[in-house]
Amino acid sequence: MSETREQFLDAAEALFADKGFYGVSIANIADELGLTKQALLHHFTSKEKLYGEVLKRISDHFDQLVDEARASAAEPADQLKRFLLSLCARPPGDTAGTRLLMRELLDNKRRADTAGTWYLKPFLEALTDMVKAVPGWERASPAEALALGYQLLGAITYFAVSGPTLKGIYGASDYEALAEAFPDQLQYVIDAALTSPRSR
Amino acid sequence: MSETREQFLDAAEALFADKGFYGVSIANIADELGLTKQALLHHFTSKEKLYGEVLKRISDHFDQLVDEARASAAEPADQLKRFLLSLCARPPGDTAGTRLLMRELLDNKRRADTAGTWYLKPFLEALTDMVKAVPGWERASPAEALALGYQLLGAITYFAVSGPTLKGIYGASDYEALAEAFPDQLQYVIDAALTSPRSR
DNA sequence: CTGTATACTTACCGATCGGTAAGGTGTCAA
DNA sequence: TTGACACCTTACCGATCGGTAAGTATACAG
Repeated sequence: MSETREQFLDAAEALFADKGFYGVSIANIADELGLTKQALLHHFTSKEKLYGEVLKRISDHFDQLVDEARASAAEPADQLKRFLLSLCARPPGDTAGTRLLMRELLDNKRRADTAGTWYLKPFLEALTDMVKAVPGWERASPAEALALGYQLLGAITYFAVSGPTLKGIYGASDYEALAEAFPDQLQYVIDAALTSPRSR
Repeated sequence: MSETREQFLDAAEALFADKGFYGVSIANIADELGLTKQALLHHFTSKEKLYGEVLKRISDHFDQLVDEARASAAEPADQLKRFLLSLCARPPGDTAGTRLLMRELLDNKRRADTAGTWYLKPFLEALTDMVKAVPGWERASPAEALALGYQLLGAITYFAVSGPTLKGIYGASDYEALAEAFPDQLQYVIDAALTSPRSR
């Protein structure tokens, strides 16, 4: 894999996450490396294909996080917990992938017709399996298991995406306190959701 | 308030929610009413101002939902629950506001410098107050209360935003089952999070 | 009949968009 | 020495962007 190619992908991921597909021009991305947009097109033939490769890289990374969580614990509940916490305990500033996936979630009604690939599908299936493996959840319907997984995933993703806004509203120091309280509070909610007796 | 003005706001809300600020041109919006973009500029002087008015209308609607939930129940826990459920029990297709706010969350690092207004602030403060009013949560720190509120809010918002993608991945009928299971599952998580003994 | 304001129109502007065409430069194999 | 390929450039294209300028049509007050 070419060095320049990789740098293009890095720059594109950061810029697409910040401003969205329409908000960034291929010239903007090329400027980041001090090159012209035609250098970019030489490596990726079109803006749409570059975007696709960025998405692929992110979804691969998510799959890898799932694998790591699965290998790190024996108990299904622990696996799920570790995975979810690994999502929000990422090094600060590493929210680009999460933010970009959120944008994709909002935009892909447009892209679905053309691209036709659902990058999140294997990831969501793994999430559902993890929930259904938790004691007390074996007999939940796929819809119920996915609903719970999606709610926990949403809680994390929504917060990860809100960084700049929350910092703007509450100030940097209050946000710091919130970011610190968040994982503990999340762990508490996960435990409560997984261990409370199901009402059905 | 002019009739045409209102129609412009409706069309703009729907289109901005679908494609984002950069993804929609003022000509697109005007086309929706069979008018030219200069008719739009006559009412709103600039694209940025139109966008601001759309945001304002949505945040007003959210504030109204909070008020309704507060008036509809005596118990703080019930108020919170009713409010959160009213968010996800909206008539289908009414997710435009939610989706647009999600986009704003992603974009307003850019807009914050210019606009300077935090439409979500009063709404988040109301949310925090509701959590802190729940028995057992009075002594939680603001950060802890907000963290919980934000997690529940995120669970709902994330799902509301994912409609098209989930429909694409699982098909319309499976998605229907998921959308039906979601509120019950959410209620279960809310109850679990609010009533379980806090661990501190 | 005569302003004056509202609600729109057509015409046009410079800037920027994604993408094509063609050419230059370096490296490396035959 | 000669191709062939990878990598990158300048030059250019038609389309579209947000916004300005200058009207036109209607209604209504004096």
